[in-house]
Amino acid sequence: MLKFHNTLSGRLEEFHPINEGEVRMYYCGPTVWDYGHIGNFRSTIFTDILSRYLRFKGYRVTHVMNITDVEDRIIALSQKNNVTIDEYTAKYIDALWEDFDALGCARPDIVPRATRHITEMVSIIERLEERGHAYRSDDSIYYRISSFPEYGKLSKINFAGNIAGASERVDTDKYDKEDARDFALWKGAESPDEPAWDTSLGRGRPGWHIECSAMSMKYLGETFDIHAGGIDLVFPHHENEIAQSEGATGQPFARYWIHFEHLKVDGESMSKSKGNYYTFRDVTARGFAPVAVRYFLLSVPYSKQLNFTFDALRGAEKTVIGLRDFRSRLKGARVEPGANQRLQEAARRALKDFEAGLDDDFNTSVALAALHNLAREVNTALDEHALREENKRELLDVLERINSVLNIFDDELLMLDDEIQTLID
RNA sequence: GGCGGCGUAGCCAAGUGGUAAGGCAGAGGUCUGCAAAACCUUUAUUCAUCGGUUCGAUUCCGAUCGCCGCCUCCA
Repeated sequence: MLKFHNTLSGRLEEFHPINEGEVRMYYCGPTVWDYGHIGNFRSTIFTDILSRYLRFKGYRVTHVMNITDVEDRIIALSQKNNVTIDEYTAKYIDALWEDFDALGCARPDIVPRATRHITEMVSIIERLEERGHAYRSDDSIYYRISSFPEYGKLSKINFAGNIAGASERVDTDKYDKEDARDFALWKGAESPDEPAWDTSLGRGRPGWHIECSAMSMKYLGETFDIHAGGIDLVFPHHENEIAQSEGATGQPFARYWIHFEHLKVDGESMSKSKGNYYTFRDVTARGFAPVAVRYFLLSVPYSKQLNFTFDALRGAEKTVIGLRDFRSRLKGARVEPGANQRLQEAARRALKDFEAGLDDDFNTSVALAALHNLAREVNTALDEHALREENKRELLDVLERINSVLNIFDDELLMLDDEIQTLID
């Protein structure tokens, strides 16, 4: 039975989808203003694992990942480069798919772009206005948080307590809002040269949070199963999504919320100013195989912070090579008919342990330990010529099952460069 | 200031009220013509520090130190 930590309840919960055998999940995807960094891809990879594992468990999965292709940074950068926002983001969207492929992440089933869903956003904002959750100020529209008593139920944020010390860091509002917590649903255009849409709400562009409410509900329905994203999105982004979505529909929004912990680098937070900020491309440019990055990023459960070091990445690369060698050796093994009972048991135990690990809040560390233990047992058997035909067939099948979730065995994933080839030779 | 998480061998780390998974690196060995690979053995009497609870704590409680996160449209 799959259990995982639901941010909404704050507890480990058994997973039961709304519709038997079917899962609808949404992942807050990238903002395409730059190449993705290794921290971004930890979330992406865990989302990939999540949807793959649900399929492994027999669910039919609809996996939606949005692309945020309009927000302040993108606008600023496109203006600086004197291109439209679509022209600016095209490069990074192409790069995103290249990175997805290299990292072995399956393309989500549906990948909506914010700029293509303005109509849906406008529609939700109008519903919010009708229900008294939104108000206009100048040419913009804001969400009235006081109208949604459950605000804060996801992040459990204590507004009374944290205003005092944090207030000095909060920018003075440049808009007229009824309450400092209120957030923009629609930003009225301030100048003729900024990207804007002419809509029934006036000329302007959507707030960040409304994008995800609109795109998730369009493709998954007003209530769906899982909403995933980085831990930093809990507040305010996901809290606001709930307020918008439930405010507009009167229905529960996502039932399970899963949040991915961040990556550290050399024990510290990753930031450009510290010089420890790496895009996925920076890492592969140093000669590391993409699959090594994938393995490293998934080797520690999503609920824990992971410390990235190049030493550890080197270790991960050797590990993956070892696992691939093991599988090749198994594939190429000459075997005689029959079955070795001990190996049958090993195969079944490995699959069972693998599944038990992932069932327990997606504990990939435990799941990988099961794989390594199997590799050791089977390698021993190969040394002893104890493997039989039935075992080989079953073991390859088990590896295939495991790989359907981890996706670390596919040959094309390991792009060998000279340095690594030397290491192997 | 409010709230939360973490600190386990050289490195990345899982984990539990009953005596420390897994991987990388290191050491010794088996195999081999020599290697490589694989396998075997070995590597934390100990889980940041100091107290407390307990028959027993790394695991619970408190304090201290260090690190990370949210309260800022940062995965």
